[in-house]
Amino acid sequence: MGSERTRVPGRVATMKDVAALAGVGLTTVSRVINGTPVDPVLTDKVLEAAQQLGYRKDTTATSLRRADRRTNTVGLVLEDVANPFSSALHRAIEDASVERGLLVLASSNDEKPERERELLKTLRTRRVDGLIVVSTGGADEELDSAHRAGTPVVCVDRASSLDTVDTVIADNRGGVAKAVHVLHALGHRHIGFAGDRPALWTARERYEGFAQAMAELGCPIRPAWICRDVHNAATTRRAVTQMLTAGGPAPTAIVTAQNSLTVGARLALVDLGLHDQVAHIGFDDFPLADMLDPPVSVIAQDPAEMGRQAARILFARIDEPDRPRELVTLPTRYIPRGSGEIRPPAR
Amino acid sequence: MGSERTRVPGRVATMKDVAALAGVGLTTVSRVINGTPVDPVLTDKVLEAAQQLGYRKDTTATSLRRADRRTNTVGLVLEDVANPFSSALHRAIEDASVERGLLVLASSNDEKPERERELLKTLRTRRVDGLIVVSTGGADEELDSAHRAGTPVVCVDRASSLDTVDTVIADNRGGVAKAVHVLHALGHRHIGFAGDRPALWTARERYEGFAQAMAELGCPIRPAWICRDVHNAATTRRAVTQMLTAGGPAPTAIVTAQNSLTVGARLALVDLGLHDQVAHIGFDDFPLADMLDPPVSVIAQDPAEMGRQAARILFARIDEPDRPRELVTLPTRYIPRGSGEIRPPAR
DNA sequence: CTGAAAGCGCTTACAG
DNA sequence: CTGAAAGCGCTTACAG
Repeated sequence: MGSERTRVPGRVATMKDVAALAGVGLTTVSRVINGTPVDPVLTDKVLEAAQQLGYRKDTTATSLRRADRRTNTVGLVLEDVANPFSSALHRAIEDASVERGLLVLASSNDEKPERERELLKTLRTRRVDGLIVVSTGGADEELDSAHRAGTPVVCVDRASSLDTVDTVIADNRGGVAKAVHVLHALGHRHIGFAGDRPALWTARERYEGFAQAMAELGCPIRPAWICRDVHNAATTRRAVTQMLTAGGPAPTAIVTAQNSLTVGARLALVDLGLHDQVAHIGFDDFPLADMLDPPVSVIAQDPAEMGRQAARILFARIDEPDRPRELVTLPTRYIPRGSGEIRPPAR
Repeated sequence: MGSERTRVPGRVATMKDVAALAGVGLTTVSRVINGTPVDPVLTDKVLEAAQQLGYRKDTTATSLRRADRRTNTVGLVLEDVANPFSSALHRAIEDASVERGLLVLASSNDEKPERERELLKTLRTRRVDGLIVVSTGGADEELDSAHRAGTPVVCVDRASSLDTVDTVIADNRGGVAKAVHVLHALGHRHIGFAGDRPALWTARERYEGFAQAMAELGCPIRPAWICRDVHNAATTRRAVTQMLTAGGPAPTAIVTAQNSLTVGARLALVDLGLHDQVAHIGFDDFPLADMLDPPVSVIAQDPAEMGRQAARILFARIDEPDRPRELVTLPTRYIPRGSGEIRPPAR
């Protein structure tokens, strides 16, 4: 500490340099650096020399040479590292990885299959030890190719067409069905729904959960109250406004199938002054949901738990490539906060 | 596509394999894969063989062998990949990196110097092409060591004691001073302040901005209205409650120096039913600030721009190691939304 | 234009 | 216990 020599940029000390300075063989340096027992006197010499040269092991060379070719890196493909769901997932995976001595290469596919494919290719080129992917669904070939080539792959949040790949998902159908049941129990019969494009696996699942629950409860689904092509707050705001002002009967409650859609719907309700009259439950919790007026009731997923499970399964498969495939479905939880507890107007 | 052979896990095709199958030299394969012009007939043979074997270049070996030792990786150390400020920064850096063919190893220091040091060591071991760091301030030795060893380092959000290192920060002092001026212009003279521990560089700067502006405007600072040791919503909620109910004169306006503190303060104001009476401006914008009642006025930073600048500078230094050091200070912007526009009670 | 050979910084049998 | 040597998968002079 402090005695480290200032080196010229570009020239970094190697084990060979350390060996020369310490007057020992290269193998001995490797052993000391890696903690294999070596004569204490030699050990000291090596440590001293390493210290003096500011030696840092080169992981690049290590993983190239090691028999198992481990890079101690996990490749993570998210939708967008900056959205709260993705980053909560990311954090959980990071924590599990750090514990195991792995670093994570995180990236965003922006819901674009082409970008996802590029990312996966690059990640494979890096020889990551494993891949955790929130897939657009449009890169299954690349995922399958990686899987067949022996790179562990875990799909998260969305099931892929690949039924050979480990997968961690939330109980999307059950969650949305729960929301419908909550509203129905309060007396709501006219329930609207806003969800993302059916191209998204989660969007399909959530709509199915809605449709099934409605059918079970004998509530008719009115096309005018269903919107399945919004994917951000602005478009949802317009769609929900439309839904509530189109003339004819309006829904007394709405379910939104995703974070930003929930925000958009609330904006519409506030615009119309209906936020205290129309019940509203969103799928997936979000920061400050409890500070809005009224607080937003949600079906919460547990992204951190999803991340932990994904990491656990990935590591297990790295350690034991032939273990049986896992498909984990995580439960969701209803958090009543107010907006989902609004009763329908008395007839 | 599709004709790729299923390979046994663990055995991945190399350039040597491709060369053998194509009946050409290894050098030729390398040339084709890297786009150096080669006889079209040979090129086809190589491409065909590569395709058939599902060949993927091994970046690990490439960077070990290349003269410039590039790994095409940037190491990113954030406070927490999951907080909105960090992840916005992350995203901007990712975009700039992808454009340049780099991937980013992102990690969280959790505001712990020891963890930051470990991360930096590991990242250097990986031979990242450069480091972008939101530093705890407690890892300057490691940062300096990296810098001296020729690894480009850019500090973001917080200046370090290292005045040799490229740095991108926000105008923290100016931003908070602006908040004070806004409140003063409305007639507020009794202004409280809640900020993080002075150990944090940004916390110091923001407090200085507050203190200076108050002094300039001739407003006395009352110790009972100043709190400099909160670092999350819960502690701030308590502190602000205390500040407003301690007896004696209470502040008519408060400034909070960070996201979660702003939320905590608003919770306190709501608890006391004072959210429509006490003016409040927060430093750093946050999602849904505009949907609270009243909407929260903030001094906004621009994390995306910070990320872009950091990436720009990093790449510039990678390309030109001897360029002069840059210190960029980004302006902040006041966003009036309501909570900062509340007037003091008439005397 | 093409290819054999050297070598990047390590790990790992293998012999002393 | 220690160290010389081979070799991981590439790139890059260098010779043909």
